[in-house]
Amino acid sequence: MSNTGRGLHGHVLDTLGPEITAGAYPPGSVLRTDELAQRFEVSRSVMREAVRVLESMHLVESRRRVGVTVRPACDWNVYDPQVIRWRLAGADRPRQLRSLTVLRSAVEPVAAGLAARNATAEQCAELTECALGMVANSRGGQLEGYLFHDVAFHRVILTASGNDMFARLGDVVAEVLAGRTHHDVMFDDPDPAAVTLHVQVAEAVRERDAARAEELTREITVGALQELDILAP
Amino acid sequence: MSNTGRGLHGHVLDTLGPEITAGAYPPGSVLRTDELAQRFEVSRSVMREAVRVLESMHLVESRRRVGVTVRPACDWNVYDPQVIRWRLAGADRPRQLRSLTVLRSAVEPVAAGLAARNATAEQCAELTECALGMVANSRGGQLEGYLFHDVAFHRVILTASGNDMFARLGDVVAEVLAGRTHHDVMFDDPDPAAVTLHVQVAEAVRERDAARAEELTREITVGALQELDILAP
DNA sequence: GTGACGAATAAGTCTGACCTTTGGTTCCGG
DNA sequence: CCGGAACCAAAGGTCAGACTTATTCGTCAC
Repeated sequence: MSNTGRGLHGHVLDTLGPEITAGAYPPGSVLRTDELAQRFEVSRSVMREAVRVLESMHLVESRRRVGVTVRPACDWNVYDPQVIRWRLAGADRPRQLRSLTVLRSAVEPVAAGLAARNATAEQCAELTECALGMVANSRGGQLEGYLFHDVAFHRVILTASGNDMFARLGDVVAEVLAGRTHHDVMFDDPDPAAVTLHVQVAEAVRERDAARAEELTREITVGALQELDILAP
Repeated sequence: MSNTGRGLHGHVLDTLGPEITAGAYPPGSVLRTDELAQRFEVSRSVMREAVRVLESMHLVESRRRVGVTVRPACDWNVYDPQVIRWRLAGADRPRQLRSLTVLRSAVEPVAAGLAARNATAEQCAELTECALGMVANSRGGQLEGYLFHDVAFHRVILTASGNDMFARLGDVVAEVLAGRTHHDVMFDDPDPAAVTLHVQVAEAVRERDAARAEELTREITVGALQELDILAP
């Protein structure tokens, strides 16, 4: 499951990253490279590489004569997929999930509108196929099948928008949807209204109706937010 | 100006990062760590740290017996502020600026709506102050002063939204606004309509009028998009 | 043709040495 | 008692070299 798993420094990150994002070390805490190297039983070279990566994520700052200081959460590169994964694995998972869903509610409607203008015929077909897949898996507790098509659907929308920045949020949406299905209490079958909305979005995009695609997608994300409100305070 | 400038590995990144994001090496190209170390006249350790950072940005992938292979642009972590800066410095700057402005047009209105609900009294005051600063610098070619207050204004909005993900886009907006002022042809004085809109947004937030704040901000971002359309095809 | 074996290769890892910066401490003089 | 200059030690930064390991590619036998 660990994505970083490549090499020893990846193993270090898999442990240290989640610890930091979970707030195990208050901002300003200092970690010594040597001590970390001992703790993880790796050489300083490997430890240094790990620190460099954490530094590039703005999770820590390395200064001479001081050590590796943990930065406050407001400095973190929270759009780094790795950081997102670490934070979602941590304690304040609900809060994080909410932040991400709000982001979705801002981005996806606009992306859908753009997709209605820019989607290729092939992308329209994919979209329809995904929507149909969602319908087919919407009853009888086929959660995994539903999730698969749901993720694919939103990925296509974001990619078809033709915007680099939107397209790259596909992974984020995937994490959010997967989290909702796997961790949170999800009703045995998805909301039928949501399924219908997805089908209608696919229609709207196919018919190049940008305004309708945008509005329908807004309804989907509003629904997702309400679902969170029901589950979490 | 180089943000990475810390240490030798930072210097390597300052050169190699822009090269890769500029597309100097086609996707799939292989770079050898040893050769790179020779080219930059650094030790392998330093070069390895630089590669690890590039790897964490998904710009390259390091595999045994193969080398460091450059990944296609669709894999890059385009939300990494460093990557954004590198791309904005490159040749397809206009295209990148447009992507970012579209992102702004999706996020900022929603953020403004949330800010109207969540902003503290202090944040409301800051907002008004920024808007007034923009007014004061809106005539007579005081572009730098205007830019300063403009950036501050949008930062406060994004922060006041209370959403982690939105707040972190402050840097992105800053880069976009700075780019518009410094590189692109900007009229000697900013659009008076835009200035007025900012003042009105500050008002709406102060009065807790979320819908109005959102709509007004939408007008601001639409204006920013149109401005891009005029300058670039 | 196809599968297995072996050699070449480039990254991965470790070690130990030395350099550089910098925060703290001490000591002197005002 | 306070302030600044000189000093020292701690921690990261850099380097060179040796060794390990995984992976690809070529070869050879079947």
